[in-house]
Amino acid sequence: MKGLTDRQQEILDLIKSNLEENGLPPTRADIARTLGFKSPNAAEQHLRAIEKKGFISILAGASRGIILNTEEDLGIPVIGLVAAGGPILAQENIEKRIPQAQNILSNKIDYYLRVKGDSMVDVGIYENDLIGVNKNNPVKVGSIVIARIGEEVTVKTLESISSKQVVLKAENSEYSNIEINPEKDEIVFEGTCVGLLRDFS
Amino acid sequence: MKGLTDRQQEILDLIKSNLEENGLPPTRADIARTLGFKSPNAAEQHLRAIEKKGFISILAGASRGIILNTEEDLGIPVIGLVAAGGPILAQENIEKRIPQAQNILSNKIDYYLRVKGDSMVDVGIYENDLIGVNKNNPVKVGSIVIARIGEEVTVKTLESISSKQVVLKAENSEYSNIEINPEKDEIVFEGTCVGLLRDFS
DNA sequence: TTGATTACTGTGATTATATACAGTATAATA
DNA sequence: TATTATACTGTATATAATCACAGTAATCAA
Repeated sequence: MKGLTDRQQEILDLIKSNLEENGLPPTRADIARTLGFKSPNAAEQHLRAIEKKGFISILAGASRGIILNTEEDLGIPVIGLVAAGGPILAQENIEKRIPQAQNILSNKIDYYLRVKGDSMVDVGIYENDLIGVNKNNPVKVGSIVIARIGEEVTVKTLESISSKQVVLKAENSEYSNIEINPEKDEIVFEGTCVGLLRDFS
Repeated sequence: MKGLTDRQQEILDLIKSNLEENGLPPTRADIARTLGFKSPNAAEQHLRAIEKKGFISILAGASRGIILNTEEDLGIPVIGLVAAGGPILAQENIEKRIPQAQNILSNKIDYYLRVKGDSMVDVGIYENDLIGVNKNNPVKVGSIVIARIGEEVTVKTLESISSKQVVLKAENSEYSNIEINPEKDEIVFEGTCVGLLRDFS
């Protein structure tokens, strides 16, 4: 799928805004009028070009027959158990997907992770809660991080970090800290916890 | 806004499914074809009737000019502080609204209530969390209830209930139970807690 | 029993719309 | 250098689509 030119993008945007505001696609004449073309054929040819690049489909003979070829939003994946070895977001780990609810939580969430165990109860994170994970947030001391140590994925508070030692703190007095030497053992920060969802039964 | 007849509802449903599946509204001929009318005018007249009842708008002269008059989904209200005296869902209490994200939490949520104080930390409910409240769930012993005692709204676990005494338990050892005699003091159960949202900053 | 509403058929004029064909001009690509 | 893609104007036309007018028939309320 090649990229659109600026002008083509303008027309695609116009189609989208037309759909959003009026609930129906524009006609060639609509497009020409809005963008100041003196011929509706200018719009026609742009539409053909955009169709050729795969962004829309044109229904032959149908008025306003412009269909957006949007890849559907699958929703945010919910990760249950992480299979040993593979990446967290591997297909086999995805328990289900829940619809992108923008604004329901304020932060950008890349995926939800179902909490196993009670190592974080002292900060109110319980077994079976879903924590919202942001993959790109900077990992800072004091924040709750999702870390992969070897093949295991764990959620802990980052207590301290240096090139020689990383300390992860369990927020439960019955657990002790995890200390890792990153030069010896592999530790990867998969993201930080930015939100939480809980269902009461 | 009067109700639609069965036939009119069928046509409204057809318009909706057409919009969903094809991304554009149907023509009169489309409607006639789908429902087996031999005249497109049958569709035309149904559309006029539906417009008259307020469910759609028809753009004069425009092809496929059918616009759904859907009252927009305001979203689930988030209640911050509850003003003394009035009902919880009073306009002045609504902090904001967050979009209906069906399936994000499994239970039906009538509104979110922002948690004040730390009386429920032992079950992982913290200050500023949003608890999802269902108004109609049966109030049972052991469930977390939203109760109004006089003019104050509080979230507690229902410990026991009888005609002579209601006991509400704070899930924090620093707080003591609240005991109410419903024959003397007014207690109203506003709902039960069925979900929880938390933002990490 | 008159009128209004619902639920259609049937016809046709008018206009809205898609779309082909013929150009002009510029910039990038092979 | 020829070719292709972009970005239009301008004209024309077949057909897609709205929408008005004229009916038929059944149901229901005043």
